[in-house]
Amino acid sequence: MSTERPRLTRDRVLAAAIALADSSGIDALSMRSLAADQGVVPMALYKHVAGKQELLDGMVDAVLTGLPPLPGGSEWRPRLRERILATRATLLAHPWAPSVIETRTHASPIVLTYMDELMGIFRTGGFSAELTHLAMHALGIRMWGFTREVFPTPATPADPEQRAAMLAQFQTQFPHIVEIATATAGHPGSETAGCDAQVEFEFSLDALLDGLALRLAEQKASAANSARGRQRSASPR
Amino acid sequence: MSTERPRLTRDRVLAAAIALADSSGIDALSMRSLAADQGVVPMALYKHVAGKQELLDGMVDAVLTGLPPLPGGSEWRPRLRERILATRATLLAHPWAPSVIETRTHASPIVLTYMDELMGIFRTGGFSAELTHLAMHALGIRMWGFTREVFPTPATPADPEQRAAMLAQFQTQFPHIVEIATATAGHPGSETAGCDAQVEFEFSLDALLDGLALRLAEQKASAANSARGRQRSASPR
DNA sequence: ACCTGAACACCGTTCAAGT
DNA sequence: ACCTGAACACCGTTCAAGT
Repeated sequence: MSTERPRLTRDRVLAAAIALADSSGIDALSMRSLAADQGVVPMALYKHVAGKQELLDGMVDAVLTGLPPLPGGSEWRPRLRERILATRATLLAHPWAPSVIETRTHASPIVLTYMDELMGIFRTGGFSAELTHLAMHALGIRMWGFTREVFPTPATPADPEQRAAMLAQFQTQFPHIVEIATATAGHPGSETAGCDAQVEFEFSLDALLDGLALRLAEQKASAANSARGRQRSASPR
Repeated sequence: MSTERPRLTRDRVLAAAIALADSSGIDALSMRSLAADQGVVPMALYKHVAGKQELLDGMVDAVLTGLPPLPGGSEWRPRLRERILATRATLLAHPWAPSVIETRTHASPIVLTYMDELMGIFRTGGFSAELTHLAMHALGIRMWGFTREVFPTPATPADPEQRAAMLAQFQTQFPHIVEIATATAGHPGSETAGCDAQVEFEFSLDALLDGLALRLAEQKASAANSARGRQRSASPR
């Protein structure tokens, strides 16, 4: 008697889940709320996704499908940088993505492809398989273009008198936190006072890439040494 | 009529929660299961912790209380390294700690103290307030001595025939993943094939510290330059 | 001061049935 | 092939009461 509801498909379910998580937060996304959103009984979803975990897997895959093509070339550093920053830009539209990615226990083919491509960038750039392995671990979740926030704010009491007392105590109890908070409080256009997430991310990524570059240089030096050694001990000519 | 149950206290509740999470996993820890474990009705816990989130906050605090004293000295790099590796050693006994720490939204005084001390190590070592701020972001969750696992294994089908087919397809579809998995598969004494988490953590931390050391050197160089500039333009003598 | 009991408003998922 | 209904075994948390 009401208007025709379009038939559910896997893609429609995933798109609806992403839209719901984008607008209402990941905590508001349940099989039941998603079903209600689609005007359907909870169990109807199970014909299209195996369960909640598989729904979350599918949401990650759907978002990653929107990534730009892998940058070409053989210079590992600009390629890696561009790739990771593009991933960051893509995931930034979906605040739930970091926590969902972190809680995945199985990698989908799309996720495996993403990681395989990153490893390919290292290998093409001259990293050995072993060094690539370590470098991937060093990237960690940063490979997805985000880092977990390490500055959870302390719970601030609502009562203004208590708040003032807390701030005063803060000054003496956590002098460095206060110093750093005030030293960087002037950044324009930043959401959380004193924090420009893009600047901080690029700083962190570049610092790590510097460290990896040093290790690549070491690897090349030791390879050259052992090659010289082999040449010396081999038959002349 | 049964044996006397010792009165609940906040410390006893936290210790029981930690023991339960250690032995049965964080998913098995609910207000209800913890209450049952203590032979008490769920609501009895609320006299000692305000709710589940506050329980988790308290668990983190209780574990951090077991940290060794902050290393002294003025050399930032060995101090930071020692501090973070000690934290890692402490948290390693509690597999639930990383995910719980990551989901905290408010920092307790104990957590704030930990971060303030790390910042103090940077500042004493010559980092400016701004550079310390960025360095803390670069450390990210690594400051807690862990990194999130970035290699979730693909779901392997139970059927052996399907598994063999998957492995064959893997070889061509994800060549770098296979190469890296086989190149590092021989590590002795590693739990997950080819992965030595301690080696990987220290590699990652040291690579990052190298990057931070470079930036500290840049900061000092530019400070020296502007000091020379100031001296030149100042009155002689 | 500390603990209990019953209830509320949720979850994900199963099973057996409908069309 | 796709969707429904009812049920199961859970959650965290409230409120009002007990001792």
